Amino acid sequence: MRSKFYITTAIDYVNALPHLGTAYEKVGADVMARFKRMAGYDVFFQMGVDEHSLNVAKQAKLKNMDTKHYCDAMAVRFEEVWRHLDINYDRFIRTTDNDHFASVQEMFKRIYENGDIYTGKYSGYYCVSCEKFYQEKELEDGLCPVHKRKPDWLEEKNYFFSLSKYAQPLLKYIEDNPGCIEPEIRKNEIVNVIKSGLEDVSVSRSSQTWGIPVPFDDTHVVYVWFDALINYITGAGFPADDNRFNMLWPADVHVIGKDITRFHCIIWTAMLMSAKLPLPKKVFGHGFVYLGGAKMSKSDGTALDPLSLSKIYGPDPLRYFLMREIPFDRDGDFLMEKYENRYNADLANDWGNLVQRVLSMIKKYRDGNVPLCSDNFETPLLSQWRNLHSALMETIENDYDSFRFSVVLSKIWQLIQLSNRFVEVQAPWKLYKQSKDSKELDNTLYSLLEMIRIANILIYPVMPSVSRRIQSQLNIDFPFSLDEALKWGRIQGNHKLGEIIPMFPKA
RNA sequence: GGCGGAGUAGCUCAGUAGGUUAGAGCAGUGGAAUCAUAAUCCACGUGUCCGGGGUUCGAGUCCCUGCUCCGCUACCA
Repeated sequence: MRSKFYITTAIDYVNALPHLGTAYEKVGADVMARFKRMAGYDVFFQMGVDEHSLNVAKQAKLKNMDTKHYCDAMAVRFEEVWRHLDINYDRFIRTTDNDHFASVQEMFKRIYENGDIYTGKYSGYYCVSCEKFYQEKELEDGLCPVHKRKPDWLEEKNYFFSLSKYAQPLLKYIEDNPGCIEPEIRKNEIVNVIKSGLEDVSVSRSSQTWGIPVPFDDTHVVYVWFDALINYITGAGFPADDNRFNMLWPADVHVIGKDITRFHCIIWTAMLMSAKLPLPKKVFGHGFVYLGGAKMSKSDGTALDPLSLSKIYGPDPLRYFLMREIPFDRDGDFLMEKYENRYNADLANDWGNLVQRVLSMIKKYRDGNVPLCSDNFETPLLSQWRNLHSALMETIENDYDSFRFSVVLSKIWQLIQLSNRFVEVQAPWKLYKQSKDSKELDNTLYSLLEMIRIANILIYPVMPSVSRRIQSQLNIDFPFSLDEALKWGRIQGNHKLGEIIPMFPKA
């Protein structure tokens, strides 16, 4: 029986289009999902948008649009961006979807019935212009920091979730399940936050109507965070489809930004505990992408648009850069100069050129026909390649499970570099000069094809469309699977290669 | 204030339970080769491993201390 793998990303507010940092998260999750499919898992990969936010309603109002219509339009545009980046999700959930409505109400009810929701008073400084509550320390000289006006003191009846009650269970859970929050640094932070004391949180609003009504009190809507987190179980079939839910839930991993780990590792986990549902196996808080060392900001106009960025070299090189240059658990930096460097050095020179030179030699020396290889063919470099290859295959699942994309890629590139050295040492052009039907030449070219075929499979999760195109240049059609990457000698001799097209043209 | 990261070649970083001349990639210099997108391959680094103490036969690697940067968090205003 195949194992399932349920992976999610954060759902994004639709008050602005995604920037490069948002794309980074989705690419990482997509690479993971593709790898798991390659490893034989039944993958369910969900992402989507978070629409019940006051910011969203305000943005719609600003554009003079009906909120739902505005969301419809934005959801389309989000999906467009993701399609361009080859993000292959199984469901794109919207918090305005009908099944999510039912899911949130059911979840709210269960937590209420468990005695963890009570009515309380939410009070604070409220700026009418911002339509936002401020904590006292956020105010500047008692004034709203944005509008410089005196905020009103408002008190609102709210429903509260008894989060504080779960401090001990949370700590115990984190202690008993060492891998449940990664990387380690995020786990330490969460433990710290819990130890310093949890307060109950407000989970409803009566001052607004954009949202999902509290099931037993339609003068309140469910607070956006409480609503949003529930999307993960909605996608798994909660509450209508028990079979599906039992199969998919708990999620194997929630991929999220490091800034929202507390919502996931504290509030969400406690919500599930209260509703007596299983907890996600892992929450991974990735780092941020900076732009030349500075934080990207939509309001400053310094946010990079992934769509236009992907048009420079295509989506695959952008995916490659993000996964190779920035370790997923850390912050990283995007700079056009670095991007060009990676593109030229890693993609065009190392990988693209290897494919190109090998295929060209087969065309030139063997009329485009794949040669046969002797069974006992072996050289020192070839066996060095084999050693590296098997070491890589042994560690790749582990590396992936820890989101070490950049490590995996650097190992694959070591293989590629060995292949280029193999070409130099074997010098096929010399072999051809010595004897046109040199067996050594056949063996060399065939071995190189196999090296390329295998590297190409390993690269697939990161550059899926480039990998497909290279396969068609090899004129083979194997499934992209770890099994195929493990075996040597899958290419049959005596078939014609496809058309040779440079993969990474330079400007 | 507390907790936790980080400070290693021009740049980005690896450095596993402390042990021979501290590594990789990129950039730079020189050479080889010509199959290839002038792409590749080979050779070349006198680095105070942030400073200062200490433990040890021996420390980038452990302990103490100081400095700088960053994250989370508390308190005061």
